[in-house]
Amino acid sequence: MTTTRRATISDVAREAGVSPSTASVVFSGKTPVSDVTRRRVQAAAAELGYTGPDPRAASLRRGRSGIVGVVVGSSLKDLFLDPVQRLLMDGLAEAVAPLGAGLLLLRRGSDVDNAPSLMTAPVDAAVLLSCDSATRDTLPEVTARGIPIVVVEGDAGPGVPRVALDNRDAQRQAAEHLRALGHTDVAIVTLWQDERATRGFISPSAAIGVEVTRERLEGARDVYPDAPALATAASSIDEGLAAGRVLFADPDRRPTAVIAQSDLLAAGVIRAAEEAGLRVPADVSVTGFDGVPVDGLAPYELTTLVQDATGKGHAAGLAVAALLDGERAASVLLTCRFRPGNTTAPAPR
Amino acid sequence: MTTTRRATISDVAREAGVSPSTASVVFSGKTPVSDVTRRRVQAAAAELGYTGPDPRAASLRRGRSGIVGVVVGSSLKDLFLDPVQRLLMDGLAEAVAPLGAGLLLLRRGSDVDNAPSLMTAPVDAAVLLSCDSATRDTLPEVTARGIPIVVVEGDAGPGVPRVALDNRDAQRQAAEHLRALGHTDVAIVTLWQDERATRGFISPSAAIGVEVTRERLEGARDVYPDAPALATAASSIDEGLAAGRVLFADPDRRPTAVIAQSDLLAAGVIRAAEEAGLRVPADVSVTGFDGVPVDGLAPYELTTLVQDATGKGHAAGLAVAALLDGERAASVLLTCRFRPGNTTAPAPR
DNA sequence: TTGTACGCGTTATCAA
DNA sequence: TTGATAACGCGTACAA
Repeated sequence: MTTTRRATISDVAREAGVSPSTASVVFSGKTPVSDVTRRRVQAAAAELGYTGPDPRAASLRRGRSGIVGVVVGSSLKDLFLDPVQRLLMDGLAEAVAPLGAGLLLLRRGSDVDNAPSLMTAPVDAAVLLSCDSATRDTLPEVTARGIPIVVVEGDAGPGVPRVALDNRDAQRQAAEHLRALGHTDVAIVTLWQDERATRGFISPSAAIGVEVTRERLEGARDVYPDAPALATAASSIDEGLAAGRVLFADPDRRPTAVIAQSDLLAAGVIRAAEEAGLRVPADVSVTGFDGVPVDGLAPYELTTLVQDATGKGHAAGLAVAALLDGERAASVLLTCRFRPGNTTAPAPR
Repeated sequence: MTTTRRATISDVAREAGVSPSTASVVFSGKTPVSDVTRRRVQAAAAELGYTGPDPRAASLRRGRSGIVGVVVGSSLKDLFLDPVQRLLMDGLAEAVAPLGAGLLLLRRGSDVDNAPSLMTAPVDAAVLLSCDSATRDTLPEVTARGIPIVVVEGDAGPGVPRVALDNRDAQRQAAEHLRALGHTDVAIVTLWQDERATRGFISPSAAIGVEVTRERLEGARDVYPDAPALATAASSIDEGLAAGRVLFADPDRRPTAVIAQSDLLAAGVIRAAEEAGLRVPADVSVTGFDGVPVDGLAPYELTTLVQDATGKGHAAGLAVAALLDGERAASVLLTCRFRPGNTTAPAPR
């Protein structure tokens, strides 16, 4: 038996007795086609087992693949551990779906050679969920190809539209809330501070490279300039628990309030407090950041800053869509909303 | 100013005074090229701002795009809520990276029209993480295109290689463990039972369409044929908590042991037990399934069945690789390992 | 409403 | 080691 080449649209056209362009139009629907012609083409397609245009050829011809690259910094399991990232991806997926686009997961700086990248994958656009200096350096090459880029919660250099939060202002609100409650001994539990995710206390003079972490820290320090800040390695309950244990270890030097830079961290801190025999919020107040449902946190309702993570992803998707339309997408700054819960109370005397 | 067409490899070749095929080879490295030629080509490329072959054209020519579609059933935020799924994706990503392939997220049955699908996206292969009957029906069209498919934890019909667990045997081990501890009043908390994720008690005669759920339930019923089974809507702590509240509501009819079909559900059940004033494992024993770290579950260590979720993803990736090589990938059945923890104890008398 | 003609940018094959 | 040739399969001006 001969090596059966799969039918192409030309084969279908020939079989149907029409021209290739007519057959093409039957599938794309870009131009009106008479009913009888359409049916003939469809019959021919069925006959030959042709099920539609080859996406690879179509994308070459159109100059569009219908794929948006999402550059993530960490392994997938860590990435999606954070509910904020999950919601973000959800919003992003939804926003690009109408473009006929799907999300292609790309890890930056993969050690595997031959691994796909923004330069080798057929992407129409890219969203950076994480941007280190090495990535930033490769960006000009990518944009030179006409691949528009949007960065979420990070800085990819001038000319790259950003979607971000008013982290500093928002975090300051939480701090002011605590000050109004009379707290003076406040500690801060931060997200990762650098690319190696070094744990430990941050020296007051340190320059922090991770945008989110730096901005939220600044917001807290606007109110509590001397508050100690303990950096964690990731946004998770267990990291918060570990940090909390450190903070509550010495009964004589316990803070009366903890500003956590994420809800997950806050949940861990709360657990550490319980472990240390402290009541929340009677003995220690805790604030979070994100306003996401934390699986298993009930009955606590965190005092936190609510961000619209889904909306953030959506905004990134819209920016991508605009750029693909040739418009100049502007950066977007989203606002967080302070939401008091039952994890903060007046400072104990 | 003229509409600057971007340089192609032919432009580079002309500029360098070589043939297009030679220039191509310089970039692909598939054939030895003399140093002087290579340098000339590279210089020309730099001159023209050419940064490598267009992935779209390359994929048409090669017949490969370097993209593996991952068909997920739910919204991304729900999907990645489950640590098992996260690890799975991680293993899958790792296994396909050496192929030069990335993962394209595709939602099945998306309501958005124009949304990308296995038929419209330039994928070389596909992994189904979820397979309902509608999806199954479209599969022949996809495979007819020469797109190999692998399904994880589900049945996609004959001829589709599967990667799955020995769910029934594994769950039976947990049940036998409880029987050995003297438990007779056992309840089962199951994963989602159908496509609408209907919560509630499952009638003993019901046919369950979701493979994992059915198999694990069968394993438990092998030992406890009459145990009541309460279906949840998803694998999460909060779903387990809700189910646990139902089970522990009536003090007179409390089970002394609960078989949860996932660790997250088990964690929720434990929390419900604590809420009801029950001690785990003194008053009630709880088993999980998966053997994943549950953020914030400490100090409990679940008695559970450990599955290698990363390995499952890896196996799926290897199967994809084999199929792309033209081999016939066999189905893979992975084995779970029983791991006793501190959440089970002899039945109270 | 349909057909003609061409090119999208690359790479495999083979011969030189 | 290099070059000529020929697809890969399609969509879209434009003309009829």
